[in-house]
Amino acid sequence: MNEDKIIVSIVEDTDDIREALRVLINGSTGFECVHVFADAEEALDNMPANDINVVLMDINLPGMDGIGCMKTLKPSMPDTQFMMCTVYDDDDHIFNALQSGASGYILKRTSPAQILEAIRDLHEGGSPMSSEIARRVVYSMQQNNKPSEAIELLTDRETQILDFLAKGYLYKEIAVELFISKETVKKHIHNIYEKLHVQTRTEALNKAYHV
Amino acid sequence: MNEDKIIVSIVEDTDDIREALRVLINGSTGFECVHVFADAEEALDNMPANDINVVLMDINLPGMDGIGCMKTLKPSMPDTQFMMCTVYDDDDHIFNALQSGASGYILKRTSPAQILEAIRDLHEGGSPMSSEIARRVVYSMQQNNKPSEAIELLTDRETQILDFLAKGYLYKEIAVELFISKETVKKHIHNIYEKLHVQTRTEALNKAYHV
DNA sequence: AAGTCAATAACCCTTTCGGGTAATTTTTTA
DNA sequence: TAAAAAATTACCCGAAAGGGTTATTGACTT
Repeated sequence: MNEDKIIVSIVEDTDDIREALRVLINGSTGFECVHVFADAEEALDNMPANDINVVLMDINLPGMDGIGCMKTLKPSMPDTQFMMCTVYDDDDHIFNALQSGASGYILKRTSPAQILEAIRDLHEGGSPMSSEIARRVVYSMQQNNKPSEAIELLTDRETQILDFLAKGYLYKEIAVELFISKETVKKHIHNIYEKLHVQTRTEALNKAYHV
Repeated sequence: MNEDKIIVSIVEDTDDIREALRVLINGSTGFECVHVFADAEEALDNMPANDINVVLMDINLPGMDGIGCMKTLKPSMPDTQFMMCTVYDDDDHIFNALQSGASGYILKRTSPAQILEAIRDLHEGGSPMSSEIARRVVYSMQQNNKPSEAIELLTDRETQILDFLAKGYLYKEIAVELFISKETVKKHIHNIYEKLHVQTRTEALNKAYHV
């Protein structure tokens, strides 16, 4: 379509905000907004599958929320970037939105100039988000992959065996890998369970890795 | 200490860059750089535990790298923010650094003014990173928690039972939860294993969730 | 109306898991 | 050097998991 302009679509239930955004975008060189929708259902029914570069999506919509709407739309719009534009700045919303496929996340209090800048940035392959939002993302990432403190209780050998358990190895397979008897493997695992206060493999893994 | 100034420390092996950063920081109001180190070992030996607000850390150092250095320093410097300042912009380095405790990540080609801005931002609780870096982070986050395609093969009931398996429930416990017989649970699980081509609970969980 | 799929349930059978206990050897620490 | 911790192996035992098979029911499709 028009290669000079970034084609933007808006899903936002508050009339004033929706219109303000539309006017902002259509009044700026290099941007164009043809389609606006007041709720998720309207967007799902009428959003054109092609030719949309960026969707500005409010999270708090009546009925289906913006994240659900994006999840539904995204498969049929592989070349479109989604930017959440919302008042929520809590970890759950941020994390959920980004994990569900949003590439940008800005707050509604963002200035008009910054909104335009964010749209351009998103369209050019960036992930616009404020520095505080980035910190939330980084923090949650750090929490994710860190093994729990529980693992500190384990000896090196026990940790090693726990890793095999995580891969789904049988006792006898671990025994072969480590050149020890199956009974020894069992004893180690028994000790691991005692230290972690669990009774099964899955409980142990949930406790040792994961949050 | 001095509450007006942001106290910065630098770990960087290239003499020119290290000196340029020191001069930049000491020449700017509101910033001060007293300690600079040419490698990780020197930093570990001489870094003061307190009074450092921000550490600018190069990743590519001779001997121990910057990420390892940060990991070692961090426990004794809980109030200090680490910012990686490097030429690497690949996913592995970015992800590794942030997951290991860095709160900011900037590239060496960042302009002096932006470096100062990033330091201030970091000190005020943000996570400065360029928009492209943010995109990498978001992308990796999206990859992480998405269930594999394998799960598409499962029926609703099977997915539901798989969730119980993930929590470590016994067959009979699942049976009680769902008001069905233990044999039925077993049959469902058997079907799940067949669809996923696995033989054990842990293998199934690894295949269904996770990469 | 016939056929498929999903959910339900039961039976037989073997392997694996995990608890309890005891004992020996090696390594580490006090 | 003595004591403590970690790693090793073995045996008994019951519970749980998992393979294979068969069958009934209801819902959906053709």
